[in-house]
Amino acid sequence: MVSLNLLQRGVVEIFPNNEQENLTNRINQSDRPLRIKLGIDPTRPDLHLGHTVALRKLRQFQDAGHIAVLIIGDFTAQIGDPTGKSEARPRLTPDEVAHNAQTYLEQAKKVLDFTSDRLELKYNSAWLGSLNLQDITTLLSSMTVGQMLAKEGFSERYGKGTPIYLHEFLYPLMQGYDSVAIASDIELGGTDQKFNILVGRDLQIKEQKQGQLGMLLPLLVGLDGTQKMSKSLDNYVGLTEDPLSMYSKLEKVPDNLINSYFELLTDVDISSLSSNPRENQKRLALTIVGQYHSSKIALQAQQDAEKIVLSGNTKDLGKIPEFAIASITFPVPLFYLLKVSGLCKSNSESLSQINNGAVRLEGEKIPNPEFSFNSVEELTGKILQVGKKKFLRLI
RNA sequence: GGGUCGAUGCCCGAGUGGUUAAUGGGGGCGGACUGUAAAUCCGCUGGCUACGCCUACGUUGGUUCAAAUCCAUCUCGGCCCA
Repeated sequence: MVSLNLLQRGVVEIFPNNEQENLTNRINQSDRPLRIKLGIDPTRPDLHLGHTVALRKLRQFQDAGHIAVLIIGDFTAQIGDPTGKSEARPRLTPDEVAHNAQTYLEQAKKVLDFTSDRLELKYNSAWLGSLNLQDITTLLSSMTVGQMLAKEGFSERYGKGTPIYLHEFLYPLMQGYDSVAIASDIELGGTDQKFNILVGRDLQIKEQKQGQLGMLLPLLVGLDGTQKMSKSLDNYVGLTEDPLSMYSKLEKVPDNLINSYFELLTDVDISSLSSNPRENQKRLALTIVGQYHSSKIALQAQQDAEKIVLSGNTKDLGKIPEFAIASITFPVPLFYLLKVSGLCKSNSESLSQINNGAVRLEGEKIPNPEFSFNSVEELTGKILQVGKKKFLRLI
């Protein structure tokens, strides 16, 4: 059985937290498993470690005997959560949403327990899609413009003169209505979700039900060390990434993030950490890659990463991404090869990387922008590399 | 609905008829250094199988030898009034 201690690991805030209402009471006074809500909007197809903070917490509740209610926000995704956004989000089509939802679930399986009966999967279009104008008016009348504008993000945008569209006001209410629809006892979310979760609690109470507790988790800071992890900022580690790139990213997380990564992304006892940051980075990378692949694969990734970076030796690597050069017509200029292989985004980028001395074949620097290859034999089996992080085996 | 201001490259932001992919900052990428990090220094940062060509300053059209810069139209937005 999971202890209350573990359930509180990494948690920033639980509200309310007073004599009458708090987590301990809620758990102890209930004669049934609690319903723990987590909503995810399938706005992008991939999950990253940032998403796993809440998912892992949800899993801990599952392991403690409670019921995870995972809400796929297929309806809300089409509105776009304005939280933390400096501008309105582009709206997604139903097809995109359906596709994203599918891949989300695949990935959520890596964290949540999908095999027990302690998981309920819900799509919020099931109830939100059938609200009529009257229902919506009732929802809207539960909040004032002042309350809405007090929400961070809105006030900021309003002050800065960036447009706020009316439908964005609907978002917190819809998320709140989800809580009513599934009768949640506790809702999990990032610290930026406080407002939305409170709306849910209010709506539940208005419906004469007990209001949910909110459990706020930190927003995982991304690899840049400052902004929250997100795909659009490209400071993320994706759940489906290959072991080597996962390892390479994690072994160099900024020093100031090491502890929080351990706390939020692993079960490692924080007091067992070394005083040497470099050691901790490696342990972190090893642990997390191990969680999502296997400890054996993680070790292999570690060895490969060390070979590449320390010795520049790209020989005898384990699995690294490959690129088939069969379809290329020779002679082929180096810059063109870099582009079609995906190592560089454009020919122009290729050229500047070559000029910068970033391009290597089998560890040999090629600084000549006009360099070209005459035959397949020159390339087959070799490793082409741009910078320290991007490399491909040519086959 | 009326008035007024505005729309520039990933972001912010100069530029107000004439070498030019377009000052500067941020971010990103790369190199050196290092702990594979941070800090620092240096370089790159529209696209194209490319010593040339193409596309770019919200849209469309116009004036001009010449426009991101002038005029008109439209679209979108901020603010004020109703």
